Amino acid sequence: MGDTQISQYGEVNQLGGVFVNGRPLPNAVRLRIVELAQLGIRPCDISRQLRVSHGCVSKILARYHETGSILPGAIGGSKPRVTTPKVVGYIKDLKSKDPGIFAWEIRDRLLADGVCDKYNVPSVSSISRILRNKIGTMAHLTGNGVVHYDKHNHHHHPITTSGAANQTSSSVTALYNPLYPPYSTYGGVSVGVGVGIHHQSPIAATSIGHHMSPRNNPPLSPNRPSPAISWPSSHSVTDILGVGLNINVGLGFRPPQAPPMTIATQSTPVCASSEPSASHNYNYNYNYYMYLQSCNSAAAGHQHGSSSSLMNSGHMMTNGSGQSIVNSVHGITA
DNA sequence: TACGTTACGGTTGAG
DNA sequence: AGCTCAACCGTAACG
Repeated sequence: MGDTQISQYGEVNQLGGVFVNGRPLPNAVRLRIVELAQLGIRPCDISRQLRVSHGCVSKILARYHETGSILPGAIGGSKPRVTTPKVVGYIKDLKSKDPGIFAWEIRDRLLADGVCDKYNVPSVSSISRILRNKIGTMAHLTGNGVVHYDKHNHHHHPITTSGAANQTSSSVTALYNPLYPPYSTYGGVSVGVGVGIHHQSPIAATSIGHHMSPRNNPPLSPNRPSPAISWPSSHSVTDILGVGLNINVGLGFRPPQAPPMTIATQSTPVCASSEPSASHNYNYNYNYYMYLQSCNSAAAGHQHGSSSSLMNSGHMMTNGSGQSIVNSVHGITA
């Protein structure tokens, strides 16, 4: 890690920013990166101002331009199994009807019969293994070898933040670096949905990606050229947002007494209402501040200052009952 | 100087 | 309960 310093609260990068190795930046910081980019600020200036490595800024902006989401991908877990009970049952059925059938023929049948698609069809070796190990142990199957299978269980992360949401807050807190609140409540914003649809089949991923594409969720004004195409300004962040920039406000973070602020209301991001009086406060490590704030927001559990269109629009998903998954998450944690 | 890319050491969570 | 492993993370460094 080179020059980074390891501390109880995380590590410090070359720019002086605090980060926790292996963990995503808080959503508030991610949001701010996109916000600043939309203001025409160059990635290099965003990197310096927010003290986030330019590689990270580049990655977050690229992802945002691609998907329309600022959210990190879902971490951990395993791929959904392709050899679902339904598939195994179908294989058994084929094998029972034609004991001499080859594994590759079974594979073709799975595709031809629509049991699987090209993205989730088991490999020939998997089918062979099923024939070897599983067939004969499927006594619970119905006559046609097909058991009830909830396709939604394919998603091993039905909700991106299931890990945090399903654990007690105490256990999460115990496992988490103090700077990183439970993931689902970074910056006080529920991020139960978003890019973090985990390990989806390519079809599902494509579908989700399309849903979240910038076309569905235009990140930029039609009149504003995409910053991905041209960075219109060489001004520094300070030039544009003003000296003594109050990053606490502009980032969607707000002081406890401040009114909610969304991107739509941030046409004048410079706000001195809560600007620290001491000069050294201006140099206060911004990321560290945000981490602490995120932590506080998580504890409070009801701060929505960062809830902007960047966070929510185009990403809202509902479960089968039409209820917001975000609300569902809150329901779990409430 | 700006920035896209990638090796690296790390975390996570379903199986 | 603990392990595995493949996903993800951000940083640092390279070009």
